[in-house]
Amino acid sequence: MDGRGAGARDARGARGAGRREEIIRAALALFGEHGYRGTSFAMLAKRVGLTQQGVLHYFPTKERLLQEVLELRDRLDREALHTAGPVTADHDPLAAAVRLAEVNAGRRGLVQCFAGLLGDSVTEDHPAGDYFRDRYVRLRAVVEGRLRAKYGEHLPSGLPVDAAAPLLIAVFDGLQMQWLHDVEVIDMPGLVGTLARVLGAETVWPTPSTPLHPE
Amino acid sequence: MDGRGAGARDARGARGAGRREEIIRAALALFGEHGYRGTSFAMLAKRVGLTQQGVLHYFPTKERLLQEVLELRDRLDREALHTAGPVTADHDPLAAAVRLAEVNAGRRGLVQCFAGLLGDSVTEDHPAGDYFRDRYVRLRAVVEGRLRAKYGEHLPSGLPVDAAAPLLIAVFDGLQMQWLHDVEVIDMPGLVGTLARVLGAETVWPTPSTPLHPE
DNA sequence: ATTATCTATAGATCTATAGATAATGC
DNA sequence: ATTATCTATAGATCTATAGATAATGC
Repeated sequence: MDGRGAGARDARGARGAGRREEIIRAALALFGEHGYRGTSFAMLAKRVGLTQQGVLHYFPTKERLLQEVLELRDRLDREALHTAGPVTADHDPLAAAVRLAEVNAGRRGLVQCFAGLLGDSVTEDHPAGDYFRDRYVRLRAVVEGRLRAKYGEHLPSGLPVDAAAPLLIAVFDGLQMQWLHDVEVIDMPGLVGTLARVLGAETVWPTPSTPLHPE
Repeated sequence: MDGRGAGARDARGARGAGRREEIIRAALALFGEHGYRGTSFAMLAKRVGLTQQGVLHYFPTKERLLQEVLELRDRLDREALHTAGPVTADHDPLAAAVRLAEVNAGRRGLVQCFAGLLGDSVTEDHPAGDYFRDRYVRLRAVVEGRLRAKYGEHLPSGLPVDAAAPLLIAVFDGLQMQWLHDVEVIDMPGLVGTLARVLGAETVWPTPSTPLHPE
């Protein structure tokens, strides 16, 4: 509507924005490899082929860089969630959880960055503290709502949805830690699937007087 | 038997050993507050009333200090596990898990130290990496064994014990993260107890055709 | 004109070593 | 003699600022 032609801005910003994006992606990988505190501008600069001050031109402080890395992480996660289970009328959050675990098992770098920052973030006055707290509040509400839409107040196993939401999220975060320490041994999607079958059992399995196991 | 009189050594070592212990406990608290990388010898020295070099007299490197902090953590955890559920003939690991969650809810500093170091430890070449991997391997074996001793190959809900072990550990580690971010909102023992009742349901609750919820 | 990038550098850490001094134990 | 603790200091970072120079877009 006004003179701020989007085309011109995009064309001009292309190289700049490309650099920004490149730096943010490199930072995400480095945060996964060495943690937030273990990553310096010098390391990041070397990885993207700039000097340390060249990187500081784009991100004036380290906290600002962290903020943008967290935004990228959110973006990548939303994509993955959508891949794992688009929210349709009969969306099954338990099945979506299994598919999300499959997706995550294929992108270790991202998971490692998340796990490292999550551990960091529990320390006092950490710049990502608010981010993780708010994320958990939102995520619990979303998961609880979707479980309720599908199952009502209780899962078929009897687990109330307001307990199931934090518990399922905890299983995800906790399994990631074990998986990162022993990728060969921990089968994230398999374990999430096994739990999901038990929690959603009544619709799929015979009554528990017959033991509920695959064989 | 020989000249190494234990009495003399203890008497001489009393002050030294007391100092060591004092420093290790201060370090554990500081690792919880600021993380391993965020804690310096200078901070630690100030906390115990020594100079930085005075602390270095006891722990020649930071990794050595970390190692001793992890050993203290193990000692405190074994005590807590014993308090939560001494292993008797009919030891119930699910009930012990609930009690351990109660104990942990009362010692935030320790939990925060653990959570911070756990997050740190997933990064490459972290000095605590081996510690956490080995700990997980051992812990899964212990939990699986105790579940099997009590319930056989499957929990009453049908969950196989070899899946239940990593899943229960994941719930613990994951809930800790949510709890540390929102102590008022997350009821760790309550949530673990709710899950334990569902997983151990058949022995305690009516058949799932009647929804399994407290009211 | 603006944006991207560099050189130079300040100022604050941080871990660790060397070596002196004071206190304790045989 | 040994242990505990200190002063002094090396050497390596790290984040961030100031200001110059080159490249790009109107």
